[in-house]
Amino acid sequence: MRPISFSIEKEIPGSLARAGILHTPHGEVNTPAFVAVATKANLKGIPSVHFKELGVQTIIANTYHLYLSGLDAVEKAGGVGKFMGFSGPTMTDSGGFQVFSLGVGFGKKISKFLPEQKDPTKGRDEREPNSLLQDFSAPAVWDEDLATSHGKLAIIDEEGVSFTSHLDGTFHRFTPERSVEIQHRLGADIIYAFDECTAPTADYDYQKEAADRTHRWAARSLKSHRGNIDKNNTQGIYGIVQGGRFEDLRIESAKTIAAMDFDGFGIGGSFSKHDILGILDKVNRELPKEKPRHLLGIGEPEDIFIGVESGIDTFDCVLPTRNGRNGGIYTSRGKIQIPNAEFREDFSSLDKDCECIVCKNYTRAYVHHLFRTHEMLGPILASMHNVYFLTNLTERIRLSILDDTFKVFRDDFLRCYQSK
RNA sequence: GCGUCGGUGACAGAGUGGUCAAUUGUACUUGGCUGUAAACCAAGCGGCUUCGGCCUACGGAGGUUCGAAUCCUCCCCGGCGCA
Repeated sequence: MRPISFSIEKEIPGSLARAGILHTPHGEVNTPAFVAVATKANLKGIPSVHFKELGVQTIIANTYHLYLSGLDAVEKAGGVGKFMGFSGPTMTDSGGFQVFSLGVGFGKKISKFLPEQKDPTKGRDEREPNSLLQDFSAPAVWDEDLATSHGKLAIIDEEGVSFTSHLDGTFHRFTPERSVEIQHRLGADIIYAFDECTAPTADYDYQKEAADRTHRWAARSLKSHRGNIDKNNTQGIYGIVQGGRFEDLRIESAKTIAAMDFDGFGIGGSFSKHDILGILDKVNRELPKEKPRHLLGIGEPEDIFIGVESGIDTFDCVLPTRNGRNGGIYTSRGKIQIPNAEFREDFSSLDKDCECIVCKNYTRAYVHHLFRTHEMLGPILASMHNVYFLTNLTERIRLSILDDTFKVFRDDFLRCYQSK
């Protein structure tokens, strides 16, 4: 009996959407579910004692960050969950995202989504992706001077990735085997294969090269995990599908990863906003229906609906906490910037339709005031509300699937959310 | 009263003859953030504008100069010292 299993409770006919239960050694996760991001073993700003009332069923921590600081303590504490005072199911990301964020993404303001071309007739937007690609594909072997000259903290080769710590400049090397070993020590219920998260701007040839490499790393990650009898009995491992925005690469990747004996699947990397639904749907059709699927790092409410409709069970995203920390508040009528002047004397709750502990006890004017005065409680309350907003959204989606009202719920929600 | 130092855009505080509508920080206004190098980053921040400029501004009034926030004179205001 594997430590991780998934049971489907209900499906929407004619769609891949389903409601289910993810079973782990630390309890169940009702899906669709939002997985709160606790990179360094904390959901930024929110004590784990509040998880339950905020609807947080499960969290995902990060291998790279915890490896750089805290690994021994986490291990000795009995795993990342125990360490952070959370008894529920946990995941750890493999560090593959840092291949991107500290690699080609370092020093650049690029997100996981392909930037929309503002004026396709102008050459500049065309040129930018290529220049990123060029400066990315050059080094294939670790070389400090070369890496520095390229302004990156991570470079990739076939065996793995070499990092310069963003904290102290020390050198570190991740391989699939190393990532899995560290994740074993971190002790989460679900660990991820080490992958390469590519830039959305990378071209076809590079995306293919990276996806193929990710497949080889997936096999090595899986072998490494299954080879550890103890850990294999207590932790599950997800493989990660890559391929960027290219449909055929995505399908090929999904088939390749699906053929391996993973306990579940992550869909990673970048997409282009306008056809994410189509690609996700096709990807998920290649993945075994009875295993759980996680969409890595995506999360705006609109994206969650798209994900659910194309068969995603769990999502994680930094936006609720990052937006919250920076003053962005999710409401049923769209996002608002709570520090803005218009909320100075707005004594209504953050979201009039929200039942969270923040909305039940505090006003927009108060949270606005906390942000204006740089009081830490502002970002905390905002983060708490936002996390609830996302967990509540997935919970309501789940309930709507169970009682056959998904499409009505989706249309009502989006109409209101996008009404501003 | 004498002496001395100083009065710069919302505030603090640079500038000390032209490259100054004036560095910088804060405040203010608004954006952005999608497996967290992020309690962060970006843009704007005198008025008008046909976006080429035009007007008004560095306590006030004169003056020197081709040209003054910058130099001179007087006045007003403030700090400090001595009476």
